[in-house]
Amino acid sequence: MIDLKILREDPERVRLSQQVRGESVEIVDQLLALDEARRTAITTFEALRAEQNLLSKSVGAAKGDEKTALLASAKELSAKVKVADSARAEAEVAANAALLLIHNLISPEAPVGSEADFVVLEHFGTPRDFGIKGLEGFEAKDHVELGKILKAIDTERGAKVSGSRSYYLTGVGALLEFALVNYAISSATKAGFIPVIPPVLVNPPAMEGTGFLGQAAENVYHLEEDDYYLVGTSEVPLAAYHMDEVIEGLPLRYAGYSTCFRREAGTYGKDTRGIIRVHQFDKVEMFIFCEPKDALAEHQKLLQWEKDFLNAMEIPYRVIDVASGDLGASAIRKFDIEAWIPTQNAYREVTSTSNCTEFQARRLNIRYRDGDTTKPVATLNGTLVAIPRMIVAILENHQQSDGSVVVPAALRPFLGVDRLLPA
RNA sequence: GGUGGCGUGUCUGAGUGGCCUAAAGAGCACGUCUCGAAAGCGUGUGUUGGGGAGACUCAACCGUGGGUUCAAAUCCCACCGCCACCGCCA
Repeated sequence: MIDLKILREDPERVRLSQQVRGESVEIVDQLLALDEARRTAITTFEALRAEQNLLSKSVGAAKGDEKTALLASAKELSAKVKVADSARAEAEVAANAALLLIHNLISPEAPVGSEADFVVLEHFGTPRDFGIKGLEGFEAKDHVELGKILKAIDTERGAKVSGSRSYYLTGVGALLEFALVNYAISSATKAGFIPVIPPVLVNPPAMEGTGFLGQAAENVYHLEEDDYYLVGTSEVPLAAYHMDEVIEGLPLRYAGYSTCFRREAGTYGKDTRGIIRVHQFDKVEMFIFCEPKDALAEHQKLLQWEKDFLNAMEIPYRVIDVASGDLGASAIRKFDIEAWIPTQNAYREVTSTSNCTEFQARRLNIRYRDGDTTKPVATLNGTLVAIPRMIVAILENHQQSDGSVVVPAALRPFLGVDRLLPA
């Protein structure tokens, strides 16, 4: 949630942010009115309550007729307090509900527009020249085909057992996951991250606090019988880790390894082949709690760690600055890294890093000590490696004409081989 | 899954309807003493929200949510969590 003080003092800034995001602008003025009503209701209630507290005390001290008289007026006052209290509660619920609808105040540096209006910040590496007439002299196979040749990916049996968008990683496919995870965790640990294996089954407060129920609710698996959610990213349990705490020792950097579950509602027909878009995958996610003044710098660091990973995998990629309409509720700015996928002749998102400033921390009530007060921390997240898409990128970019795949040097110590051979 | 016990501030822990403005101790901070420190002594010591330029003031918070009452940490109900034992189990 945003800072109510900013809303009161500079509502125009909030309206503008909502507008470039393509979100409701009217809600801003509704919230202003609801906030005013809320404060009035609080004042009314508290005045009555203070009166009641005094009166109650005198009832305790009084005796006889005096007590009877006091009791009568106390009873009357009690009824008034009850009414004022429920009016206050209603006003607070309404104001809070409206407050939760407003998205984080966008960075003025984020490009304005919808999904297609991203800005390319930089390119790294050069895509190989596949095709008979190209430098490589052979047509690139896609990861599904390579996965079959290597006996690394089995989407057919995945579909048999778990439906569409499911898969088995087998043999070198499974080993590749372990190697990627081990490489990711070991480099994150060297960079000062605390490795974490979080729960992937979380309760409603954790889910709501992270802002996933409003924005992306349709993509979240909900276990109705137990009222638990399956997380779509370990960002959720990592953010909620310090829920309702005043934390010390900032910045705190965590690298969470977990399975991620996504319903992928509304993506019919998109990426139906292969393992680019799946319901379940494993991911190493970086998550940072820091003082708000350090958030910008931490965001750049996250981006750098993500680039380091892609560089180590020797995969061509570009960095994009995601446009205002495609940011998600919590982020003020977001950078995606898109890896080159030869058979799609396109760059595809493999990692993403967001600066959420204090937005999530306010909802989750995570603070730090600043002098003699407490203030909400800033939170940031970034993908270190999302396994299936990284496997796709590695297989397709490092394939050879015989269907074998050269293993990037950084991964060799973790995989034990230089090359994946047809099985 | 069953039975029993427990949930109070940074911690330990008292408090079974009004004297709770939550005792006491520990911790922490500051002061005093000291060459310096410890011990001792003194003072202070939560969070959130409303009002106020501010000193300040008012309200809420004793696991969570309801209820009873003029008045609830205290009584009632539900839920959650923790501990112990039994059963089952990777």
